[in-house]
Amino acid sequence: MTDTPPPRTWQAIRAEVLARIRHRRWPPGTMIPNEADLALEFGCARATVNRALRDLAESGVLDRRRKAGTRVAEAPVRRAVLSIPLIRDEVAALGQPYGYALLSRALESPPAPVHASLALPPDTDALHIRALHLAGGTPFALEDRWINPAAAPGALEADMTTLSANEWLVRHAPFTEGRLSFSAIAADAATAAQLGCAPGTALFRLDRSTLDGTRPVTVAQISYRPGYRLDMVI
Amino acid sequence: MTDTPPPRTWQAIRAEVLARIRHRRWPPGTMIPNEADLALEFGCARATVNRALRDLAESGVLDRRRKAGTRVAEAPVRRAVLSIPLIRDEVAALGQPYGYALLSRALESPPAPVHASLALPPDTDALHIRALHLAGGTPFALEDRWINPAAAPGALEADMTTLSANEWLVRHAPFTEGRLSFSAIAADAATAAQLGCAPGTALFRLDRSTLDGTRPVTVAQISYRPGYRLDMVI
DNA sequence: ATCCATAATATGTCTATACATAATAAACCC
DNA sequence: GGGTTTATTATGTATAGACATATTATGGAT
Repeated sequence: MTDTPPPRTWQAIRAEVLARIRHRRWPPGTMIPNEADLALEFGCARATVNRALRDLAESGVLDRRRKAGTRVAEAPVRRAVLSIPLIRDEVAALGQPYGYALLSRALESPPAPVHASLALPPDTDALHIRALHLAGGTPFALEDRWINPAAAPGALEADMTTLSANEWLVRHAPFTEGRLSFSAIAADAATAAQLGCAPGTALFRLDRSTLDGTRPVTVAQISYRPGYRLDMVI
Repeated sequence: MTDTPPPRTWQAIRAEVLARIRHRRWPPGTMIPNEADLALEFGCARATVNRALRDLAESGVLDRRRKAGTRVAEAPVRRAVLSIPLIRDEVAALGQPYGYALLSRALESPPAPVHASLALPPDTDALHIRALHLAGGTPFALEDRWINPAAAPGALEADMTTLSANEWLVRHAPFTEGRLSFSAIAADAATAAQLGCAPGTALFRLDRSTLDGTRPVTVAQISYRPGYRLDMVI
């Protein structure tokens, strides 16, 4: 019986707590012992228990409130983490050569919804960029982007014929927050022509907007080729 | 000059580091000072700096490697966190009454791909459930689910006419991991009929599979009504 | 009984110190 | 020089102790 002493790392404690939840020793809704007691039981410092429980709370397995204590989440609103890669990397991950083609680039008056979401002053133009991302020579995604020139200094002068606008922005325009919205749309005639599919084909669409503080920097609409899937791991 | 001393909380330090990155004092690719030096500069303990930098690394802003140090991520592979609520909660968030209708429920032989992804023994049946989620009386999402009975004890006996299979599983079947996959599909005739839309309509689809350890528990295909959007915040 | 101040309590965080671990740089040998 | 061993270094983590903070429970006054 060479019983190796149980490792008292925070990961080990997290695993142990998770096991007790899974095995229904602590069913959903249960209050679990407080940190001090658990530290005593596991023979470690309270900070170590805290680290483990905090991690589980972040992933939605536990609910924690000061003074109230820690309980196993009733309906585990699981949180999935999505890494949003550059399309270049996404294509590379498929093992295909990446290509980029600038379709159009103009400083022009945006449609009302775009004007509003960029919070532009009245009668102000924005930089409109349309581009095609290619995987192994075939269309992968169509990007339709509007950039607020005031929020992205240098964008008007930047050469975007070889580098995608997204990559340029990532490197040159600071941004703090953003919103993503996924949906399914039917391909309109123009999009279908660019992506080489029939009009009406169901396409996966990503609408993305990014802010620098409170100032909108850019909004983009990305239509992926038919069959595209976005994968996440819980 | 009642200058309030700068708070030396880890959040404050995270904010300060983030500001330096945004203001290009530490541009992408830069190595930033090590924890000990930053702790000295900010006048706090190294553990506090560690907490702040770890948090930024988790959100993809920093790259950290032992001995190598900490650098500002070149291409900020931003990580977005998606909370996956129960459909019931999703509908409730829209301010509409939730409804649930079980369409069919049978122990039957699954198609080959489902059989494979549930890792069933040869010639084994699985529990097949089809159900409609309603928002304010109109169809919201169509769920097509297969459950591995061996991995979800009690599922065969459970009454799923009032409670959705997903909710039953969440409460009764332990699971540890899962995969999510989002895509856009054209509605087939059966789905269109249930959702009350025209065949061929572009629909947002979620494919979900959950495991208990390494054992597959269930796979589900959820087709949302036309116009559905999934929002995330970076 | 109701309302309000106060005490009690569990989590949240900071500090200082120590050791572990991974990865690089330097020293070394052949 | 090429390859291997040995420091060195920055992050990763554990610990004990302390105080902060948010909430709940309690007790008292009205």
